[in-house]
Amino acid sequence: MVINQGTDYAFRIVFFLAKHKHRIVEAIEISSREEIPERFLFKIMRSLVKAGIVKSYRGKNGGFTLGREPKDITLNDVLEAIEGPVTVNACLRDASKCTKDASGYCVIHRRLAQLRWDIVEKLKAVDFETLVKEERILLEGLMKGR
Amino acid sequence: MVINQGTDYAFRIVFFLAKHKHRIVEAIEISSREEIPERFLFKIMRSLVKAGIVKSYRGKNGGFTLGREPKDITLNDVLEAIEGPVTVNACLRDASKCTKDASGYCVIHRRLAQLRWDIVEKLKAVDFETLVKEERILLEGLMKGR
DNA sequence: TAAAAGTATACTAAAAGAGTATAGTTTAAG
DNA sequence: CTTAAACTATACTCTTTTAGTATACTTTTA
Repeated sequence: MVINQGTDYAFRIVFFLAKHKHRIVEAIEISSREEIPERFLFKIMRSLVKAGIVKSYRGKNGGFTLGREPKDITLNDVLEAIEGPVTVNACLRDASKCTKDASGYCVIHRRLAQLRWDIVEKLKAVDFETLVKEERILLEGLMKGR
Repeated sequence: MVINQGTDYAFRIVFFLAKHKHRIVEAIEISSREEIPERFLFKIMRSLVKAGIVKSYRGKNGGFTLGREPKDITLNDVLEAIEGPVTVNACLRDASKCTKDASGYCVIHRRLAQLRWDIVEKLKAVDFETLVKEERILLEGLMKGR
């Protein structure tokens, strides 16, 4: 599994905030609209806040907004904030587990390193402004279709 | 993590057998050369045999060979034999976990489905004949380099 | 017919994943 | 100036997966 549940939720959270970028949204709203357990959402939020992806407002009338423009947040940013860099196998994450050689003699290692790079590039290529626009177009298409 | 330890070992096992495709190789040889716990290797072997990637010979002088030509075995074949199809997130594996919609309204879902497809294509593009040749070229390069 | 191979099933310890609980701190409003 | 509505911090727990092990076979060849 490339992405864990926390990251999957985080994608939806950031997407939701991107669609409501002009107001402060409180946890309970995101949690109920996106069907994420509230306590778990707070846990995810702390990672997103720490990474600067989300900004939090405490106290009454508090809540969350994005920490920067949707176009400057990618799927990879969110994934890294929650679970650290994508890993393909143990050997690529931790060179000490690579009995063969992290050093470049192992052709399988090379292919997996390449795959990791490809995955990260794909994730970096998707930003949340694009996703919001994409959804808008998709929904308009569905409206006309009826 | 895209690939678990068993799959990682399986790549090395198949690669080893591809490099020794003209003889029957016994478990203990693979296990010691590739530093894979012997009992664990047998477990992996059963999946590879069941998938037709490896052929086994029982009894004295028994061992393993590839079940078909190295060029007809890809990284994706081996991965699927060990841990089933690549999954990107829970929602893509099990539609019932997709609260939004497996049906195509969710732009994030679409991107992750696309990513999954890309990963599988990359893994299908690498066969073991190519890897064996690649290693040969790499090692020749290193010899000259000295 | 015995020893050297692989086979089958089931078990287990450790780690990761997913979520929960408890006890805070901050802030706006009255 | 206090109360209630927000978020924060740390730690805990339950479940599933991962990685590997144990025990008791079956097959084959010398």
